[in-house]
Amino acid sequence: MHNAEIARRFHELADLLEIQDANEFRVRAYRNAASIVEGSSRPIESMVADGEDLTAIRGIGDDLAGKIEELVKTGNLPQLQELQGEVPEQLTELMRLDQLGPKRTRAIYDALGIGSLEELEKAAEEGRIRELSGFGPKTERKIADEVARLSEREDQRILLGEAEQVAGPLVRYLDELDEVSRIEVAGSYRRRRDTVGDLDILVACDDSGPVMERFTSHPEVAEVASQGKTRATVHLKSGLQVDLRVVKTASFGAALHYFTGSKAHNVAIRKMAVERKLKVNEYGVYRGRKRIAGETEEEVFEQVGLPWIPPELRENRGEIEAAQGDRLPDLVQEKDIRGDLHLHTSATDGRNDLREMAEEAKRLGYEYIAITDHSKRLAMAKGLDARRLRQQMEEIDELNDGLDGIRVLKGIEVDILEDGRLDLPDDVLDELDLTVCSVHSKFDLSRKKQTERVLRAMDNPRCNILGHPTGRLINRREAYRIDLEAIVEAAAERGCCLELNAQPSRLDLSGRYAGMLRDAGVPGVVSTDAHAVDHLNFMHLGVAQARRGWMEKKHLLNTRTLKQLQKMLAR
DNA sequence: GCCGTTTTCGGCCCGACTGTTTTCAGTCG
Repeated sequence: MHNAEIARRFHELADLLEIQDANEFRVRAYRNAASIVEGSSRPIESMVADGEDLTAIRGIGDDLAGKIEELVKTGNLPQLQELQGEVPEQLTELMRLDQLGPKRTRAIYDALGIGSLEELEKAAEEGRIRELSGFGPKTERKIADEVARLSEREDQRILLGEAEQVAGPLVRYLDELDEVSRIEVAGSYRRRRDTVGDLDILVACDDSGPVMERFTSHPEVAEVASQGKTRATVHLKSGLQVDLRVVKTASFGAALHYFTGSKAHNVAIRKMAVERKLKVNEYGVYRGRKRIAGETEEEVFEQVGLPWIPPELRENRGEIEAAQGDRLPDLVQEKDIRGDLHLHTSATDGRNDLREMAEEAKRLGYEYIAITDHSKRLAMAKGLDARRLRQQMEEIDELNDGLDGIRVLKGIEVDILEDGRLDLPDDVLDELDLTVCSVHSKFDLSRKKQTERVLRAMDNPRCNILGHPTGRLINRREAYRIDLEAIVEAAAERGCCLELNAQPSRLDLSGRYAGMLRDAGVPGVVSTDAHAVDHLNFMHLGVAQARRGWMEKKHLLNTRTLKQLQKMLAR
């Protein structure tokens, strides 16, 4: 059973407990456990198999450790089944509606016997919701709207890369106001998660009125969900929710920290504050009624005895302990990247030719790039066979002769065939500077077969880099079933690198797997997999995932000089 | 349900907005 599945069960358990009005701290313990499991870079399954003591994890006690083990071993949780027997399972669906939490869901169920979205919609139409105590016409209206919206709404988080395209112009639009002194996008956007649920924009200014007015009247706003003096929530025509918060400049740092989250990180920080007899909220750090910090994030951290922690690490996964022990990593930065090692050209499915790609890379300041077009197996992409590949190698030699300041390496993104062989003969691959090996077919093999397939490919010493190792396409295709832990272990033994593919819809590996690489001592490679010159700009998204995996400059292959790189590629 | 150089019991993070109330509960982030 995968981590995500274990986490899902715990969330469902928490939902059902909440509906039953269970102790809120007990509910919190389950949600906390879900988030711990979700964020673990190691499969909990294998920790259980190795007989590790789960109670060593903060937040997991004897009870939860037992439940996790039971889930992993039997696939079931008796307590969950019991609760599902007491309360209709679909009630947790109702709770997913905006405006409906555990209390109202329970009230609706108790009074009207409603346990499904269809029944809820009907009851709202018939005006039966407003009759309930604590409900009124407006709430009923909102619920009806939400049900209608849910059926259309793509209940998905959007890609970080897409979010950037919305956030950028919106920030510039607000920043045009003279009243705005500072503006930042906070939330998971600032933590650089691979997907973003909504945008949290934070503004510092003394008079909130004009900002609120300008924000809610933006042409892309479809609906203003709520609006007060310091906060407004809107839904854009695209369906994306955007929250705006306005604070005074003196509180900007505290608010930025607060709204950057994550929630788990914030809770941990506030707990530390309480231990120091301080109070932290979005307006500052307070001793009694006196504000003692708040204008910058650094001040806020300082008051709880910590150095500033980069947003990418703020997931309460050890960053606070590391900060306390002065062991925060010196995270890799985009400027540390010396080259892009996974690029396509118009020889296969790219849009630009060799020279255009090289010149754009040079303009971006890279020292080297590798051209890695597809191999023949990928016929629909006009994949290269040995003859065409050798022809491209000649072209690269010619190009290098006439090119100053950047070196173009000869490479290939070779398909890993179903049996683990590579799609081109060894003697051709031997002529290349580097080989990226990727799975592009047979995604539905069993976990065992898929793992063996990739292991076999890595057995070939010509395999330098495993491309997009999980094959996921965010919101479109699940990762294929594969034992990534075994892959990482094998990569460590064989001197193989794993890719951090920076395509917005891939981000594969993502942050937590990047952490797994780092721990195993396997070099990562951040590559854009560019199919056009514009795509070279995806690099920062991949670097962000490396940062989320606590990676430093030394953990990546393509932060090395050309000389070092070539040495490392010789397996 | 978790946790403990004040504690094995009694705590557990904090505030804005809305709609319903007539002082506040529920929800959300």
